[in-house]
Amino acid sequence: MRVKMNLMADRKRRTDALSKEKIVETAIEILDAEGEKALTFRALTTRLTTGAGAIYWHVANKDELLAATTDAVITRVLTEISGDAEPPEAIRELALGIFDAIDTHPWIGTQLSRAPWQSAMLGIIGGIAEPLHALGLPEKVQSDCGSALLNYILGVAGQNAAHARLLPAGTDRTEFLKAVAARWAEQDPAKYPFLGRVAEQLIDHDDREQFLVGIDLILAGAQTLRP
Amino acid sequence: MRVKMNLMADRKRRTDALSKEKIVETAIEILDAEGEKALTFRALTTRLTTGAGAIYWHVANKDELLAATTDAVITRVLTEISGDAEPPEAIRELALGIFDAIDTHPWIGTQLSRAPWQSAMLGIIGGIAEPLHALGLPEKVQSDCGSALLNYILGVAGQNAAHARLLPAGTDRTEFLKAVAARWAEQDPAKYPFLGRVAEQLIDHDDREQFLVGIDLILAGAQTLRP
DNA sequence: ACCTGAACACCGTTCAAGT
DNA sequence: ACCTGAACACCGTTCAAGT
Repeated sequence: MRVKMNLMADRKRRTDALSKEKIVETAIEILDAEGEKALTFRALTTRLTTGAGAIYWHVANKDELLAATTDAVITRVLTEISGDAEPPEAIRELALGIFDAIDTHPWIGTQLSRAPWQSAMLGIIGGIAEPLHALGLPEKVQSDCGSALLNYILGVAGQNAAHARLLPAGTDRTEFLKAVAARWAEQDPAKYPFLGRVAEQLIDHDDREQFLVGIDLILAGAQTLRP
Repeated sequence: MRVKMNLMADRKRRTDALSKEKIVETAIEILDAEGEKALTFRALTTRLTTGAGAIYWHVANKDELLAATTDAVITRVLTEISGDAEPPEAIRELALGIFDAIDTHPWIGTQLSRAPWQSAMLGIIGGIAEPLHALGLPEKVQSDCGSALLNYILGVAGQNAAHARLLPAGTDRTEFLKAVAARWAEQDPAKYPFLGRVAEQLIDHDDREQFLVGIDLILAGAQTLRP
């Protein structure tokens, strides 16, 4: 099979022939470098020097392409996780892995929020369910806790993707947060009495650390329900 | 000011003159009835029997229009909440209010995940921060717990919106979930050892109830950190 | 089997022109 | 001040035609 393909490639195709993998990799490069809006079939065709139809030969449509890019990145994250960690730590490792992946590929957050039931999601669900089972909590608590963890992670993912979309590509993060806090300060303090404090917290908090605390809150809450 | 406007309206404008409110209401109707994809400027112009430019006179662009629709619905939810509930119950009421709003207007979930810092988000943040403060937890715990609650709620919101997008407009919900579970069953059990059980839970669980349990898990976790 | 690229339908947005 | 609607730029997708 592999031999036959190589023969064909040698005879009349350029060695860098198109493939789904190559298309997906190029799509990831565009998404990382220029953002979600920049990924168009025209951008792909020029980068790959082909026609639109060539891409459609390997990929059904844009949704499938986006799902494939997300799968590729998430699969990488999941395989990089050691897997020899103890149950509660394993969940933290998984969550942090996804968090960091979204930090470097913010568009994943949009994808995960948009297309559930894609195979990337299966890996995440499995990565949560397995160590959760090892904790020996009642079945119902396992289910509720797993659902909470998944939704929380997806929520953070979506928000981080939204932030990246708003940042004019290379703006200073704290600069941006200060601008947000300033806009909040203009709001009616009577209407939103606690906005001032929240704005302060917004500026000097560690996203990654707070993300982990959220995971721990949910896990601690689940321990509360242990009979 | 109001008198002057009425005079103008009486003289030479039809009584159903265009306004931002009218545009927003029509947009909400389209979104509710036909889904996110159906909301185009062309659909709006035919429904409102005007030209595209007329809409752009009242609304800067599509993003602003979508933000305005979300604001309108969320504001309604927030004002409908009694507000005389005790701290932990107040948070549950707010969360359930948002959950139900997304159930009837699924597109809100997409919007909340896409455009943070819009004014709808301010109301939600305030609605969480205020009762949380009343619980008398340490400041850091308040901040972390508030962040976790917000991200969890937004995560559920985004997922529910995604589900609604996938459901072919009126499909039976359990039918759909069974289809998902069936697709999961086809996966490699060695690769995803816990998918079978998760699929079972998927079918016979109460979304709304599980959503609330998630809120309670986070709140219980926060109580754990009380000194 | 795989690729090319023109063509199609559709979208958000603009703008000169009207009232 | 507010509205009209043709026009523009751009998008995802299709498909007859090539190799």
